[in-house]
Amino acid sequence: MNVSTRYTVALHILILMATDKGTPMTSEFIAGSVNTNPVFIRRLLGRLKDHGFVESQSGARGGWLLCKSPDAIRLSDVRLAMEEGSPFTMHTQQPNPACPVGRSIQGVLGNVFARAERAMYDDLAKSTVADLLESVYKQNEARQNVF
Amino acid sequence: MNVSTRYTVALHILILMATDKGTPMTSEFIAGSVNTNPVFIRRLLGRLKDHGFVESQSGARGGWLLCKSPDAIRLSDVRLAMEEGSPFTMHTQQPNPACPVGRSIQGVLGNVFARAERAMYDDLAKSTVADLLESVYKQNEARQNVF
DNA sequence: CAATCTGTAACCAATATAGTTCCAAATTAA
DNA sequence: TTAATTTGGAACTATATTGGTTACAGATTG
Repeated sequence: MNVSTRYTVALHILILMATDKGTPMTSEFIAGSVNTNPVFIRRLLGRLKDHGFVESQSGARGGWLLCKSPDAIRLSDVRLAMEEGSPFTMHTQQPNPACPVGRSIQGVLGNVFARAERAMYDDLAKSTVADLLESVYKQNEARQNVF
Repeated sequence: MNVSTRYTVALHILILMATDKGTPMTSEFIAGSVNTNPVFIRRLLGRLKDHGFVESQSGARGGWLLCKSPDAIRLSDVRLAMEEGSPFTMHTQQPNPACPVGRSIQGVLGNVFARAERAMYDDLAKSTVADLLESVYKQNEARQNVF
């Protein structure tokens, strides 16, 4: 368990909910598709709710509903909401300020890393949950043609 | 300690070694700049050695030497050598194959994630260790002008 | 009122990171 | 030859994160 799967599972959840916008979807049902437990799913749904992607409905016949149109949810937005953090991590200890390199490296790397991370986000911003759902449909069609 | 600092420290090491290509540099000295212990540094140097970036010399007056020109070491190459893995992680458990979404999602996300990761690598490939060293020099000059 | 579902707390097992101590082997220099 | 230095790596530890699990209060439905 080195890196979080939150982002992946959050996208899984959103794609699922994009298939059926009518009735509330329960965390139990979603957990069945993701193959995990409902509490983990509810934790992620809570984050998605905080960021306005979904809303919840308590009680019997309750569950979760999508608040936004799937084609209005960019993958970069979801990544931000999940707070996965940067793919780059600075030193655990502050480098030696008495060394010319140690003194400046975090500033220098910070710039380079920020640019690379932005390149990644810009790419993620090109796709939406609606695009993913369409790809899922296409993959299933292709599969049917084989079997 | 959620994510490894290997890549950051590896770049720190390479910048340091790019400042002085003559005499071998010890893991002890490098650890002093990074502000950590020599064993951790040697572990990273071992990986850099495996990938042909540096070579080692045992015994007294020994240490480490850079094998490549700093302007021939792209940041993407270093990232690959450190095996940090993808910023994206798939489900821990295989999603439910009986669900149309669960059945296809890893294929779909795999494509999207690969493209985003490539965008990040392409950006990292634009900079070399020589570029970083130059930025370090510039930052130090700017600092001197202030104080 | 019973059943269902959210929302969250509490606890746990597994894993990764990196800090630390230690020592054999290689190399240099005296 | 001997002492000092340095790599290379094993072994152990503290800490943090992840996600699996149980439990339960509160809201809602019928």
